[in-house]
Amino acid sequence: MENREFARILAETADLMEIAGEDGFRIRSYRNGASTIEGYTESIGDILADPARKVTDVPGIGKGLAAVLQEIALRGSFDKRDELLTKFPPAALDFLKIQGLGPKGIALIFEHFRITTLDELEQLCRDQKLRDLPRMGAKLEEKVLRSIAHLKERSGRFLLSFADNVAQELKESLAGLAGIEAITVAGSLRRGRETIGDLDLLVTGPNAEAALDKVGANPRVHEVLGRGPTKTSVKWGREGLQVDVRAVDHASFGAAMQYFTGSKEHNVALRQRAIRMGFKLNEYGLFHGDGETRAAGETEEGIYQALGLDWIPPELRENQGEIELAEAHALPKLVEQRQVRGDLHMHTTATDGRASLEEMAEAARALGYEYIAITDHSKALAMTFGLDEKRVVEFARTVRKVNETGDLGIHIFSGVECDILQDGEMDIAWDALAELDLVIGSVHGHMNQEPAVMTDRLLRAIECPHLTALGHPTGRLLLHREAFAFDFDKVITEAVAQGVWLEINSSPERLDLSATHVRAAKAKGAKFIVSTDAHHPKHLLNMQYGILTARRGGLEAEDIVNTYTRECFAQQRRGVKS
DNA sequence: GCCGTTTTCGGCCCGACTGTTTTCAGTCG
Repeated sequence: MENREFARILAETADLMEIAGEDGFRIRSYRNGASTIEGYTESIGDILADPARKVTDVPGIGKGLAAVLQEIALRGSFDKRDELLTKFPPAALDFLKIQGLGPKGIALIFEHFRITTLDELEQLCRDQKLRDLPRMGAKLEEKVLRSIAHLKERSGRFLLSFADNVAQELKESLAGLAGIEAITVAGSLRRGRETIGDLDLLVTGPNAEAALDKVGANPRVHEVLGRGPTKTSVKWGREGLQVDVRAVDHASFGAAMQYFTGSKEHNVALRQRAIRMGFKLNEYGLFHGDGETRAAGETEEGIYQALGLDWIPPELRENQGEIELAEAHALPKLVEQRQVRGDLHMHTTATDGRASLEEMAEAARALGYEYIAITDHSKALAMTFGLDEKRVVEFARTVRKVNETGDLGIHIFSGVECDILQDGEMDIAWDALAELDLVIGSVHGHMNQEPAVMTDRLLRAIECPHLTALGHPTGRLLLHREAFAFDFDKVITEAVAQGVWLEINSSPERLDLSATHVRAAKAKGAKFIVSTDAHHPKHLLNMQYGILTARRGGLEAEDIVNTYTRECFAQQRRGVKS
């Protein structure tokens, strides 16, 4: 069993324990155990199976959780969880995702109404029954209804990282199969969309059809939706991501890639162009007017070339002007991940990160970076033990010393992710911020302000001369929380004028700014940092998602300051006199 | 339930807001 499955079961149990009103500290231990296991590099299953090893050596795992893990490994669940699941319906876990309802409220609802589904909860709100319960009123009913609507609306989409992981897992499972030449990702995952509806895989090789059977037989497959000679569709895992796998002829591979990568809008435009030029374009190839002779099809490049176009990177295929640019040989030279020289947003155990400065530096060095910035939270985020002025100044001093010794083999910029307070004031006094190399200003609370208030708040933050960049500027959480509303144009214009950079936060839950915002901001002359907001060394790998987003936004290396050399980067920072 | 010790018990990050109340519990981050 995979670590994330152990983690999921523990976290889910913690949720149920909350509804059951159990001891908060015990619940925290379950959560803590879950998050440690999820981020643990070694397989918990292997440790459990090895009599020479003790799972209690894993921090946060004591005797109690060790027994629980052993039982999960044995039978996929454990007594306490089973007992809780008889008390509450499985939908109880969904209820926790509703904004405005917490464990206490949910317990109260279960106590008074025999409901088991979101639909029934929705009906209760419509019937204005919730207000019969203590401390619940009309506003809560409205809020719950809105939240349920949002939950339903987003259902069926998945985080980019989730789909990416499924794709990797499938590719690995097929890797050993004889007669398979290539397994390639197409669809919105290849285009790097921020959320994914379903996963498209193409398989080539003389034995490609055998891959379809192999996928259907994968133990993670929940349901086989269909199986024909060239295609199989399955629902993957309990999450139910639809995966379509197609066996494709060598001669059609490029055409299939083009066709199944999309987008729909891009493909429609491309097919119209083909018709105008006397061709017919489909998933099997680009054909001359007779419909028989193939003009192209083996490679994507061949198809675009035959249509008089430069090859268009998948990230740009949205029919937003890319075809015209390709015709004029004027496509942007999109940034590539190998051009990234440093990661500028990460946390350590000083606040809510899970690794030390040294461990983060080592992980970054292993990725080949020249520099990083450590940007722990500020004191407004008390729950993370955020830095106050004194600790900020100490930290800056420590970093200067570390850099002098050069022991870490990578340059560290001292930074902070400083909260932008309710009124736009920075959470850390300016003289302390001045000690640092880099200040990322982020909004973490009071996100429901009126748009005009939020706009003023961000403008005020930009006035702080020590602010280097705006972190996750819109505050959205994909599939979970909308971006907060503000006058984007006004804020970006001011940021550009003041030399404040904009973050593309690579965390797959954020991808903030979005590609659309990136495009708009670039048009105004903005500069960007693409950073991971890593709370664990493995999160540094999320850079790929930020880079995809940057590419979708049409960015070139020059637009992104953390592709610059260390010296160049240091000089470009706001407030540095040249 | 974990952890560390002052070593087998007591502490475990907490402040602010919201909508409900009529002084505050529940939710959120």
